[in-house]
Order: sequence, then C-alpha cells, then structure tokens
Amino acid sequence: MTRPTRADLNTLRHHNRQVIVDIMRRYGSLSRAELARLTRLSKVTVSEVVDDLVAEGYLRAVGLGTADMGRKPMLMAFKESAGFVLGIEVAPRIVRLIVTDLMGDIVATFEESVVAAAGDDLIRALCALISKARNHLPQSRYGLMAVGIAISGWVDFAQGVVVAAPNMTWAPLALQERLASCVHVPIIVDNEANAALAYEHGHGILRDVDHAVYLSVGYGLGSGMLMNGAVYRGHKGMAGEMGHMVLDPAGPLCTCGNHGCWEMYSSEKALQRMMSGCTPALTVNEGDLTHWAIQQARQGAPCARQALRAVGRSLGQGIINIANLLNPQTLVVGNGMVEAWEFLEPEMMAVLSQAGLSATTQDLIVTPSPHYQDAAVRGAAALACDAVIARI
Amino acid sequence: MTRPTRADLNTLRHHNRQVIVDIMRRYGSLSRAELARLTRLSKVTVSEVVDDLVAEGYLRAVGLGTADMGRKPMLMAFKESAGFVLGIEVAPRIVRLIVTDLMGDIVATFEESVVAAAGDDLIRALCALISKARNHLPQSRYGLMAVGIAISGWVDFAQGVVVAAPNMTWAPLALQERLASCVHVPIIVDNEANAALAYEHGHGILRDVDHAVYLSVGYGLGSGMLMNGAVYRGHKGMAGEMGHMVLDPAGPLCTCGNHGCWEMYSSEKALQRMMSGCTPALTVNEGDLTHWAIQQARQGAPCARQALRAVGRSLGQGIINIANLLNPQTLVVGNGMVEAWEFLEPEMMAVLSQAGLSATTQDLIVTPSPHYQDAAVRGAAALACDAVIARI
DNA sequence: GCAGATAGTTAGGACTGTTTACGAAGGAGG
DNA sequence: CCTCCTTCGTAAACAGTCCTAACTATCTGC
Repeated sequence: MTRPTRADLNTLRHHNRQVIVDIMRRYGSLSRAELARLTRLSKVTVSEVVDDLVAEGYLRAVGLGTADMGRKPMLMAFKESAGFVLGIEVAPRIVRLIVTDLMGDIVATFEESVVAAAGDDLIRALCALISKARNHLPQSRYGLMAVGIAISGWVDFAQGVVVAAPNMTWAPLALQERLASCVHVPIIVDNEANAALAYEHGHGILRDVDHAVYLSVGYGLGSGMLMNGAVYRGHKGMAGEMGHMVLDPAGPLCTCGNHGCWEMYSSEKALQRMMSGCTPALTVNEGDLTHWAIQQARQGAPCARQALRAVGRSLGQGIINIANLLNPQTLVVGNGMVEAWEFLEPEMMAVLSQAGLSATTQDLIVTPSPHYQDAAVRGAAALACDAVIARI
Repeated sequence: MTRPTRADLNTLRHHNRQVIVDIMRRYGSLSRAELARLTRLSKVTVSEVVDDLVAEGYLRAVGLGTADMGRKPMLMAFKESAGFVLGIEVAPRIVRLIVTDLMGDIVATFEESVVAAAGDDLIRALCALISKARNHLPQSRYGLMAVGIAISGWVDFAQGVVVAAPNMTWAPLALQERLASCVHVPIIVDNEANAALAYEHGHGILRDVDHAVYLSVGYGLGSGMLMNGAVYRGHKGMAGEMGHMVLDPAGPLCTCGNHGCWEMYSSEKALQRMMSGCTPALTVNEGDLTHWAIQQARQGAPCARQALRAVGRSLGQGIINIANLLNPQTLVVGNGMVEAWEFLEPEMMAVLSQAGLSATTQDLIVTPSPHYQDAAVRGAAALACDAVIARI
C-alpha cells in the first residue's frame, strides 16, 4: 500500500518550485511580486526560486510591466522552448508523432504508416521515427526531454506495458522497456483515452476542472477519469473499462462475452451492427463507416439518422450511470464519433434531462472535445510534458 | 480548482509528524530506531518528534524491547486514550452513538430512539445525547476531540449538510452548522457508506488497501469509493450513487423515475418486490423483511431462497460494472443484507466468474464486512478520529 | 571485564522560508 | 526639478528543519 513518505528540505524546495512553475505556466507572465502574492510565499523565497529557474533556463524575463504607482515590475515568463517532448499515437495502420514545447504547443508533425506484424517491427519503426523527429528538433537547451506514447488498448501505466490491444496483432508488449535502449529520456505509455484526458486537463477545456470523465467514442468505447485533478488509474492501472458496462442484459452479444455492453451501443462498432442493412459494400478503415453514416444522415437518409440518434441516446444512458457513480463536473466526448455531434447531442441531452438524477446530472457539463482528431497525440505529448515539469 | 499550496518549515515538520504518528498507530509499538529505519528519517529527527509527541501526550513509552545484541530499545506506543471521539449514526427511528479512543476502540455505547418530525427536534436530541456521552467520557488529557455523524442519504461532506435523506422527514439540514453551537469540537458529517468505508480502511479489512468500493446493501443501495487510499467524494460530494445505475432498462420502476436501477435488484426494497406474494402481513422496520427472508430461506422456503439468490446475481452484475469502471482491489459488502451471505455469495461469484472481464474481475476480492451491523457508527467515529489525527 | 553491536543523544553544519530593513524605480504635485 | 509616496526587488539576520558525525548508554557473549 501507499504510505506517505518522509520529506526533507529538498522535498520542500522542490514543492515550492513546482508551485511557482505551475503558476508561471498558467498565467503566461508574472512579476516576482505577483508571484509572491499568489503563492503566499515571501518575496525573498520567490526571488530565490525564480533566479534558480532563470539560471536553469526554465524562466526568462520578458520586460517591464505596468504599474499605477511605484516601480515597474519585471515580468517573467515560462520558457516553453527550454526543451521539447514527443507525443506518439500508435494506431493500427499508422503512427503519428508530434513535437511540442513545454507548453504543449506543436512545433512539428510526423506520420508514418506502419503495418507491424510483430512487436519487434513496431519497436524498430518507433525508434526510427523518434530519431528522425529528434533530428528536426529546434535548437534548445535541453533538447528532447521525454516521450509519451498513446495506444488504444489496455496499458499498464506504471510498468509501461501494453497488456492488450484489441486492434493490433502484437500485444502484449513491454514498450517502455524495449524503447529504453534507443531513447534515453523518460518514456510514458498510456492508453488513448487517458492521454486525451491529460491533454484536455493540461491544455484543453478541462484546464480548470478537477473531476471529469473523458469518453473516447471511436471504433470501440474507451474512457479516462480525472479525480481530484489527477488521472485515476485504479488498482492495477486498469480502471476505465467503461465500454463493457452492461446497459441492457438483453442486448446484442459483445466480444467480451456479455450482452448489451455500452460499447455495443455507442461506438462505430454499434453503427456497424445497427446499419448492417444499409451500409456500403466495404469499409476497411476505422472511421470510414462513421464518416459515411454522417454524410448519409446529413443528406437525410433515415437509416443513418436513426442509427446516430440511437448512439446519442445510449450515450446519454451510459453517461447517467457514470454521473451517478462519479459525480464529475464535466464530461468530454472525444474521438471520431464527435463528428456526428449534431445528431448525438439532442438525443443525448433529452435522455439526460429526462432520466438523470438531478443531483448528479443537472449541473453536469457534457461537451465535445474541440481537438477530437488529435487529442490522443496531443495527450501523449501532454503526459510527457507533465513528466518533465514534475522533475523541474 | 485545487491548486497546490505553498509549503514552509511548519508544513514540513507537520508532514513528518504525520508520517510518524501514522506508523505508530499501525504498528502498535516501535522503538525510535525502528521508526527511523521505517521512515528513512534520521534518528535525530525521529527522537525530536517523538519527544514532542510524548510531551503532548500522544505517545508514551511502554518498556524495553528485546534485542539480539546491543542496547535494548525503548518501545513507544501511540496513546489511544489521549482523547476521545464520538461516532453517531442517525437512522430513521433511532440514534446510535459510540465513544471511541483514538485507535477506534469502543469505550462506551449509547442509543436513543428519536422520532424527529422536524430538523430542530433532531438537533436537540443530538445535542442532548452528545452532552450525556460527554459526561461519561473516561478521564483523559484532551477529552472530547471530534464528533462524526453518519447518515444514510445524500450528504455534502465539505459543507456538513444533509442534502436529502430519503427515509427522513426533515432534510435538508445544515447539521454541522447547527450543531456547532452546542459542540465546540470539529464535526464531520458523511453518508453511511462513506463512513463504513472509512472504518474499514482505518481499522477493518481495508487497512492495507488503497483502491476499494464499499457497497451498503440495506433497504436501499449505497456505496463509498476508496481511491489512492482516500475516500473519493466527487465534484460536489455526490459521488457514489451506485444504486441508481441502470442494470436493465426493461426492469421495474424505481423511485428515481427510471427502470431497472441496481437498487431495485439488490436491496431489501428488491426483496419486498420479489417476495410480494409470499411475505408476512406487515414488516414495519428496516431490516425486518431481510431477517424474515433469511429465516425462511434457511428453512428451505423456495420463494425466499429464490429472492435472495436473485439478489446475489444482481449484486454480481452490478459489481462487474463497478470493477470495469474503477478496477478496485477489494469490494466490501456491508449493511443488513450481509446476513444472507450464504445465499448471495455462490450466485454472485458465479456471475462474476462467468461474465466478468478477467482483467478487472479475476483478482478482485469480494468480501462481506465483518462489522456490517455497526460499520456506520464505527465509521462515523473513524472519520472523527481521522480528523483529529490529521491535526496532531 | 572487554569487544562488538545496537539505541539514543549531543554538537555542528547546510539549507529553507520569514521578517525587517533598505535601495531602486517610477508617478504626482508643487 | 525636487519631494513625497508607492511598489518592486534585494540584503541581512533569524528561527526552524533535517542531516551527518561523534559520542554516550546499554546489552550480549566470551
């Protein structure tokens, strides 16, 4: 079990440095005096820490600020280009990679199609891609500082192991360990929904939220939970398998062996089932069917409209359960299905207002992710970035 | 949103004191040297803190220990009788109160039947009962140090307000605020399931567990969640309304307006429904029907057996959802229905092993609460105790 | 009684955050 | 231009915290 651990003066200083770095990253630019007021640290301590951080290249002076009276403050800012991190999304046929600075802003993008028959292939491809990206890094003091990897599947976060990836052939795979030999910076591996959640919490719409749920509605249904401002991973990092919550025991059979899992109602998989009578001949890639359905629905095709609306209603049903259980402040819907928001939302909201408990549903904010296409890569980078910041 | 707050030398010392107190409470008796090894604090620091705690009456020397070689260690122990706390359970017709020392051991018990038509009545009754208990407190250095109150209903923990209590007439009620005038120590109010969870975590079977769920299966179905070693309360302290998770949208109508809530399958309420054809004429008090059903089932009555088994199966179904969502290490079942464990367990476990995802269910420990009758009162005391310890 | 081992204390040092005092820098008004 | 007032940032002194090293106290085994 976790037991609180002893703290010493290093711990203390580190903590206060983190408080200052955190605020600096949030506010953009602040003077030492403002920093002292916001943190309730003394001016002296703030100056000391700020000077250290400047010397280490994490903060820089950005010029004089304004003041109604008295001496003008010297504004300091977080130096986002002190170093860079990589965010990688491993999808079945493609690997996406972005380079971001320490504020999460993207400075470069790479893509490589990969058909990894074996885990070794993937490792090689990743190493090559990382090297390539590394060579394109802008000049900076610390260079590459961490790598984050997001995968749609079950990931043991603490160990950095992909335990199972339903859409890939090569799981399980000790990704962190295997990559360590060619990448000598911290490597963070997490599932796609947790990553997207981390992105939204760090840089997106969950910036000021402490309790939230991220629903990744793609081919399957994944989820991430934010509790007390941190991603919750459960006992063995397996929390969040919401897709297999049973909505209706009389429902369709799921691959997990049960009937009526949420994933069978709210996902592209669900569209497949519901539209079996009216789909085109072949849809090979993830997302194809969703796109096609939306297109059809926009043109008024009843089959597609009904299917998407049904997805919306099921989303509402599942969300009610989640809300009762976890009482989040915000629930973010991400991944491909978000494109159908215009069809999902009315049905979903109707279910929520009709069947939700007022105490948990009334004030619940349900919102689509603005970056649903690349939330996973961005999230991978955000996780890497968080890891770096935590060590400053 | 929660932002990490500045720390100073007081914070540091307080933290390390807490680490030491925590270990002392867990281990029973330890020497300063062992304490230093366990905490990784220096012997000097440990001695300093221990001396302070002795001076404040929280620790005491209990004699020399044994040693294979060298000087014998002076064993120290937490002084559980430094002060006392009250745990109060407010049930519809009765108020139960226990006095415990700082290790959670019960030193006195009080009960008073209360029919509170209005909130004022309850406040008066509670104040009277607390005064009475106070007068029977053993002699101690700090006397009464905190009061914990557990109520089956929706409680806003942070505000100490009973928002709604389905079985009582007087909610909402600002319990903490109203009692503050007659009780001048910290008052903690929480719902019954969270309290029971706190008890199990502090003194019961969850002592070494960080991720757990407590299911209170009584007339209704309540729950508490332990995450990362702390009770999770959600955005507005409303997390844990698991009873209204929908298991089957075609199921019976619940008071919440939906169909097929878990509570309609796994609770005394569920027995009522399922046994409507074979129940005795009148059962007035909570628990009566459950007792009767168990008695009948033990005598082989098919109606009761079937009903209890059905409850067991539904428990299993709900637990699978919970396990997928939260991936707890242990799930504790408490409250009145536990008495039917012999009938519930086989059915429940069958469902779990048959329909559970192996990743989340395989290693899940499902266990009845050994103190299911008085977990709520004990929990109320445990919450009070925790509050006291945190301030040491 | 002495050597070896362990427990606990004393002394001194390094580091941290705070308070108090002070110099730097700027605006308002004479 | 100069003085008064305000705010920013730094310097010096201080109290509190933890740590290391050295020391004393105590115990076992020979």
